[in-house]
Amino acid sequence: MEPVTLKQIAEELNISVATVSKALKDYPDVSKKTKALVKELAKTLNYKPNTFAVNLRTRESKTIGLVIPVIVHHFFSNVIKGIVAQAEKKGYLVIILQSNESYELEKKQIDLLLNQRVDGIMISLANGTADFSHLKQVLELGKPLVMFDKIAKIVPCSKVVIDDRKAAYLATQHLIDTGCTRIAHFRGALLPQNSIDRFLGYKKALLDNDLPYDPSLVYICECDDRSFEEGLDNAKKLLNDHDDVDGIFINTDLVAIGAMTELAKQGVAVPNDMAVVGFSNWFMSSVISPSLTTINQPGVEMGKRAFKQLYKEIKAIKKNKPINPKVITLETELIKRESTK
Amino acid sequence: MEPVTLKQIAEELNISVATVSKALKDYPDVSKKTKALVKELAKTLNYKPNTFAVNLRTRESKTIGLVIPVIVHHFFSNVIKGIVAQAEKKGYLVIILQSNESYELEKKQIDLLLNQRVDGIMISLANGTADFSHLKQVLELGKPLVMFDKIAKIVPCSKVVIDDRKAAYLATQHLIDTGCTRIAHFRGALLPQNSIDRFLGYKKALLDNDLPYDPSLVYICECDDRSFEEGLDNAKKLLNDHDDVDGIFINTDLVAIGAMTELAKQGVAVPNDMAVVGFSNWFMSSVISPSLTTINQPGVEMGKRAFKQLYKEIKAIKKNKPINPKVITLETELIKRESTK
DNA sequence: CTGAAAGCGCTTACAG
DNA sequence: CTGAAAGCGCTTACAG
Repeated sequence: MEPVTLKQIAEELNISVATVSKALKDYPDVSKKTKALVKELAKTLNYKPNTFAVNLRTRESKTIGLVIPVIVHHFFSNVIKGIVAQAEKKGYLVIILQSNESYELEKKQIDLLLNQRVDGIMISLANGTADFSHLKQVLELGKPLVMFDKIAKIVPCSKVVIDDRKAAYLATQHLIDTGCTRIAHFRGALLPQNSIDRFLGYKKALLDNDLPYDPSLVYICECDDRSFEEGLDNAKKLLNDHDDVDGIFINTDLVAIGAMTELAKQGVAVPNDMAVVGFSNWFMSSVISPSLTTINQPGVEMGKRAFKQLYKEIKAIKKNKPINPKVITLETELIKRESTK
Repeated sequence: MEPVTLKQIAEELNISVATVSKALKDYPDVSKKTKALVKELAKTLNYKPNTFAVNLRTRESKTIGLVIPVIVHHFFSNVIKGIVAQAEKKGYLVIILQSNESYELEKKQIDLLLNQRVDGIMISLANGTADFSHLKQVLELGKPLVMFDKIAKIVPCSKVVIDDRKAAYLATQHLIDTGCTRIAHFRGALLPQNSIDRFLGYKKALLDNDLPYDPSLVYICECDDRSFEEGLDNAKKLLNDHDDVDGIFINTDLVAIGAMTELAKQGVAVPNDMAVVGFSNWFMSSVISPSLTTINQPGVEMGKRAFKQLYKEIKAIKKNKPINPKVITLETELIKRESTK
């Protein structure tokens, strides 16, 4: 069944394609009578404008691209949900690509989206991304770009983030407030800004409380597909290396849950022998036992705000107005549960 | 920065647009010399074909649509991951929409995707969907359609599923084998085929083992955003209504985890006082305590297979060949853990 | 109020 | 081997 075109409607009604087009779009310079006729026929024929042709003419696709490190991930899937919902409200569709924490893939995917001529791009960076030319290219092409969560400070585009340093400080301070004096940190990968900031927040809280900062208490995890296992492994190492640690601040809930599993296995009581604070407030953190104290990170909200910003920029560009990149910082909060005293 | 067009390349080299187009696509009837010249210039100018124009000419978008009930969901996010990965391999992009378990939204979204002229559509139905005309419309337009997980038997398209009845039978049989004699069932919503099938598998296992089927032991949950709370609520009701139940087979892990939380709260020991089997093998089921016995449901694999089938059908339609709808059934397995004896 | 015309950027059947 | 021409289905500035 071939789709109906403007031409067919025009022929049927013995009027021109131009008039049909204008009638359907409610141009003021078409008579009411003609409009009514056209609209009725369009409806009975189930006319749908050919998006390909519309895109070609209007030079926009009403489609945006999203590159995300991991899809099966409590926080990121919440962000996706927020973006998709907000975009749909504004008549935009979202193409989603997973970078798998790989710089190479991420680069290719940005290229794919550019080829596709999406109206804008949203991204949370892969752990492996240290070069940002692919992102600068997006901006050079005049396409709006919004980064969220894992951002690059150096790229002059809009960003939606939380104050990772402050949140990490809060988490560590909570451990100190509840009596911990020797606190380890399972940090994220080396490159991402957010794992750097969380580390710095941890360190600052120690120093502000006159606790020594000991690098041997900092363990690294990639926080990729293997997060849970990384938690297990790091906890094992930690227990092996040190016998005086009484608290851990961990970069991500899933890693923390892995760590707590290992602690339980080795008979280390949480929170009495070892207190644990995670980050991100994954759903399962509330249902495990002991439940996990963590930092709430508003995923859906982040997705919504990021899309709203992108939308503004798309509109601005359409009107040939300059874009003013914004950094939007969302609030976080400490959620106290059973894994701390 | 305006994108480069074929015309610009043609003018620069003093040849025709047609030749440039053919050279870039390695048509055999273009001289090697011309091809080399064209390709080199295209590269230095960073030429990207305008997808809008290509789409208009070729009548395909290399884009498919996916409608999914919930994004923040262990099983579905795995399916998304599988689809997106497989599609990318074949040069297809995926537009994702969330129906939120609403028939109305689902219908609108199918329309959106049809308007967008995606090359094919994949869907897992919303709980609320009882009318299938929006899906039949897809087929009538000659667009490939593949359903997965939550399907409608009556729609003559390809489907990727598991044998829900068999899996539920297995789960219930396991409860019986480990000594349960009065087994409740927290089923899914009334309409979806998979919750009907799981219910039927449960019932059949009872009857095959000469255990009476008692409708008052069957509780319903929508399995939407509130899954966890539904588990809590249903467990509360169950404990209130009956004091002789010793096992529950539950439609989804997340509901089961809610139920176990309530059981723990009320001091009911799992598995000794009450054994529990879930469905779907969510990651958190392995890390809670006691860990949850469940049925493994291969999400990524389901996504991949569903895309592969869609791809075949897209190719077939392109060649004007008929589509032979297939039903692909994936294997499941029982994963025994601590919530059963 | 209506329509003829140009054009978006490509592809492809056809002529030479 | 190369190119002129038609056309995909729309939009919009312009003429009448």
